[in-house]
Amino acid sequence: MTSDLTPDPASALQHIQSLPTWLVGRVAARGRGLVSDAIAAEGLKLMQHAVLAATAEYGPVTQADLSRRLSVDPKDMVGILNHLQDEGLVLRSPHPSDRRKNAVTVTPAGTAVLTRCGALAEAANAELLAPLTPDERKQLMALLTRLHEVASA
Amino acid sequence: MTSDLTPDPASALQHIQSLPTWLVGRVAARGRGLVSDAIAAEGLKLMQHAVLAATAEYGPVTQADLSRRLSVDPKDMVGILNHLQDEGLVLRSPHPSDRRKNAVTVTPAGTAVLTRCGALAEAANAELLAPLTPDERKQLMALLTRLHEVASA
DNA sequence: CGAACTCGTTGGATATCCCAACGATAGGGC
DNA sequence: GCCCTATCGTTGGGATATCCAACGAGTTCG
Repeated sequence: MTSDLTPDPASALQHIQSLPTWLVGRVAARGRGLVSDAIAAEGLKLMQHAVLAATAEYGPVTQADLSRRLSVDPKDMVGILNHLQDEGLVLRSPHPSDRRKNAVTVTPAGTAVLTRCGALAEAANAELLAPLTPDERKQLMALLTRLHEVASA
Repeated sequence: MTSDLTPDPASALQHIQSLPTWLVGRVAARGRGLVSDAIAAEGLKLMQHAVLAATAEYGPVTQADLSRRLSVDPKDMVGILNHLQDEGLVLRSPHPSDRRKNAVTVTPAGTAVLTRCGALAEAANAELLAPLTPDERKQLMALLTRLHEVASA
């Protein structure tokens, strides 16, 4: 067993690869790829899907809200919504009480796409967690949720 | 409780944000930021640090080996090694038995930087896992390790 | 020897992130 | 009422990360 107090440069990679940040990064990359491939069947990118889903859940939403909730740059949100609107999946309407804002809503076509994507995304997630038992999946989700909540508090 | 069999588009975001891929992605993003900020004090980017560490551990390595081990595109590896070599942290020598390959080694300066970065990276990882008890950290690492091993098998 | 492969390298495409500005609008304090 | 600050959507520019395709040089194997 090597010393933990004075890092040994010769085993630095083993260090890194056993580090939580590295592991979670690799797992996240794989999950990203799985979901990305899955919903590509519906012609959507990852963030486009997330934005569409967020719009569906929160009814009429402003773009700034979407940006904050999904941690997406407002600049990029413009492009994402432009694409979704061009595809006829969402609609930008003037906000009734605040003329600065846009009220983004989902179209029936968007809902349909989202329904199909939901199944695909869940399949991808199931594939990611395939090596774990149902109990272990709950544990993992609980742990990740706590890390995420603290970070976004 | 909503149905899990027929995805409900109206709660799709809650869906997404409670999905493993999303969760692990957010946690990974935070961890990435923490480590990135930490080792920025030594003037290294994330992947530069990883490559430096891998080079230190595996002695003389070829670039293709580094790319495979760290899941980095060979194209990006060129740039990373160029930077590290310009900084005098690694050395590219001709491979003795295969003239296509480069034998990459760490310089004493690289070892010194790596030693300091190791401590910084560990501090960043500790911060990421701060909300968890030591037992929970072990659980998380064990679960992530299994997901990662299966993926790279 | 020739075919298939690997290696390092270059080029290009795309996505994400960050910073800064702008006109239009809203809200609070005077 | 009027100003001051802040927010919203949008545009612009740039830095960075990731991925795919190709190429010449070199290796390996039939």
